[in-house]
This record gives sequence, structure tokens and C-alpha cells, in this order.
Amino acid sequence: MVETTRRREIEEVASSLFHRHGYSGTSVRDIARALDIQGASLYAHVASKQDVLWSIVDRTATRFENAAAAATTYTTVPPSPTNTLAALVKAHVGIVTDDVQRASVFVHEWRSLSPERRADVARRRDEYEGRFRSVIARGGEDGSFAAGDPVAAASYILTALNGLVAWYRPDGRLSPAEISDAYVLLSLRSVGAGSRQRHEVPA
Amino acid sequence: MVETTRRREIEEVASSLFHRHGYSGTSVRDIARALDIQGASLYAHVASKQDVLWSIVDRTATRFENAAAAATTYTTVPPSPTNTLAALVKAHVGIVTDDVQRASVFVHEWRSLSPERRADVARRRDEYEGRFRSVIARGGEDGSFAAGDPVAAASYILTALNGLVAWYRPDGRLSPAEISDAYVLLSLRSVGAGSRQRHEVPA
DNA sequence: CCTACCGATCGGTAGG
DNA sequence: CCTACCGATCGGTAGG
Repeated sequence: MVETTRRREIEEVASSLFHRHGYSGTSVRDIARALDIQGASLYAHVASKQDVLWSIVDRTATRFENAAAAATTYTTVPPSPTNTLAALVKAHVGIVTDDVQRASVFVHEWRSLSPERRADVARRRDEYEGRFRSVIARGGEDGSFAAGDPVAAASYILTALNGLVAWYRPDGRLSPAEISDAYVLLSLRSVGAGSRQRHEVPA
Repeated sequence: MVETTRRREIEEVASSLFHRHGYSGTSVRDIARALDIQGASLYAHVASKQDVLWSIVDRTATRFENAAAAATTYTTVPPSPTNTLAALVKAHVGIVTDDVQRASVFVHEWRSLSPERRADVARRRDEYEGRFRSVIARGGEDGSFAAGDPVAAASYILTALNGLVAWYRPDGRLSPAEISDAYVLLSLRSVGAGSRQRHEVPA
């Protein structure tokens, strides 16, 4: 499908409405009204309401994936567990603060996707969370982090990061950079990094 | 309103359905079908769909509040920031694992409440989160915890705890007690407790 | 707790 | 992008 300007506008207002009222709580007419067109006219641009949700979720999932891949691959030297986890957290917070509405829809509304698409997203989320799990496990093994269940720790950290969509406001007290720094610190400390930084592998 | 058995059953199946499909995604007929009665018959027991949601949310909010009040007041001695925060986290995880469905509805569906009720819940949530903020601030002042923004730390921890509703399964790999222990540890470490336990106030 | 029913709104299509 | 329209479903009421 061609990427028209109108299509982008539709996804933008839909993100805002889905964020505030949820997918089920937003009607096709609600989206149309925000664009000053008739409800039926929306179908000149999109195949279905579900397709709009899918575009938002898929695009945002890809953003998270690319940012995490970059953080894992091109992390600052040395590529220690501490530095990699810090880069992953920073990347995640960056995507969220860059577009809270789309991020919020991705986090909360993927349940409203059709079964096949939901399964696809579930798989990709697990793969994404796997990056966190494996770096935490690696840090536990080499002494960078304190011992502990990497699965529980990864879930804990990721849901804390995702919770940002519920309270982040672009005009809030803390800037994206301040939040990012605070969240990196909280995440690193939660797995016991810092107390043993001296064990870190020399460059 | 009288607290009949049927009324309790309605809230129970509604919690399950709201948890899986959301409030907007669940119809009055869906709830009735799960009880093997006609959709209209539900109104012999409840005033509206909204009232069912309110019962679930209000009851769960009260549970969280009572548990947190108990954790703050009757915490193990000494009532240090470390022990109090640990008790708050343990209490929160306990409520969630005790009834994930109701907890999930409380966490996710309070946006679907009427404006007045939503405002009421928002106020109570802020008060609840305030307990976390103040103990974290106190720990930062007396050296129990590392320095940092108590507001960001409280949000980070609480959303991590709430995220549990998304992945906790009663038949999962980790028992409620194991999750609780892991989450207490992760939370305490996130604010820098443990690395300075020697500063703790003697009994 | 039932049958019968209400007006409103839902996502979506036809045809221009 | 519009008007006109579709069948289905929505939350809820009347009256028993």
C-alpha cells in the first residue's frame, strides 16, 4: 500500500485516540471526526480499523527492534553486560519518549489484534525481551551483576520501562534525557551492577 | 446494594473477561453468556455495566490500600526505609498474585470509568504511590538508599510491580513467594539499598 | 430470571 | 472524499 500523507495522518490521530480510549473504545467515526471527514470516507485510505492498529503496532515494534539491535551490536566499548544493558534501557526509553502515543498503543493494544498478528507480536516481544534476558544472564555469570533469575529480572525491568507510557508527558517535570539517565541507573542497580564494577572486563 | 452470591459471580466472570478483552471489548451479553443467563437478565443484579467495573476497581483499590497501610504501619522492626519498602513491595505483589484478573482490571481498565470515578481512583493511586515516594525519599536522606529522584524511582518500581499482571500465571514456573522475593530484591537494589546496609539504624 | 423490544451506534459496502 | 445504506450488535428498559 502506498504511503500517503493522509495515511500517516490517520495513524497519528488513531494513535492518539487509541492511547486515550483504547482500540475498542475508539470508533471509526471518532477517527474520521478528528480528521474532519465522514466515517465512511476513511475507507478510501484504509482497509479496516484493524489495519490501522496493525500499522501502528507493527511500525512501533520495528522501531523497538531496530533500536535494540543497534544497542546490542554497536554498544560503547567495552561491550560489557553493564554497558550493553545500559544501552538497551536507553534505547527503549528513547523510543517511548519520542512518541508516547504510538508506544502506548504498542504496549497496551496488541491484545486487540487478530489472533495471527497477535501471535506474531508475541513472538517478537519475546525475542526482544530475550536480549534483556541474555545480557542479564551473561552479567550474572561474569560477575558484572549480582546473581538472580534473569527471566524475572528482565520482566521486571521491561515492564518498568513500558510503564513509562502511562505517565510520561512531553511537558512534564523531567526531560527525556533525565528520565533516561534515572531509568538506566535504576535498571543497572536492580540487577546489582555498580556494587561490583571493579570486576568489569578491561578493554 | 445487597452482596448476593450471584453478584459476586458476576464480578468474577466480568473480571476474567475484562482482563482478557478489556472493558470496551466485553459486552453485557458476553458476561451473561458466561453465566448461562440472558443478557437482559443481568440487570436484575446490576445497575449497569459501568457499575460492575466500578465494583471490581473499587474493591481492588481498597485491597491495595489496606495492604500498604498495614505494611507501612506494622512493618518488621526496625521500621527502616529498607524494611518498609520491602514490606510495601511484598504486599503489592501479594495482592496481584492473589487475584491477577481483578488486579489487571484495576491496573488497565480504570480509564474506562466515568470521569468522577476515574478522578477518585487517580487520587487514591497517587496517595498509594506517595507511600513509595516518601519511604524512598526518607531512605535517600538517611543514607539507606543511594541518592536519586524519589518520584522517578517510585514510578519505576510501581510500574514494574504492576507489570506483573501481564505475565503472572498461577501455574507458572515461579511461585508467588519466589516472585515476591525476587521483586523485593530487585526493588531494593534499584534504589541502591544493600550496598550501604551498614548505615542502617540499629534497633 | 425470561421474552420482547427500544434507539443508538458499530464496522463496513455500493456507487458515484 | 461524499451520500445513502447494510446487517449486526450495543447497553438498557418494560412488564411479567
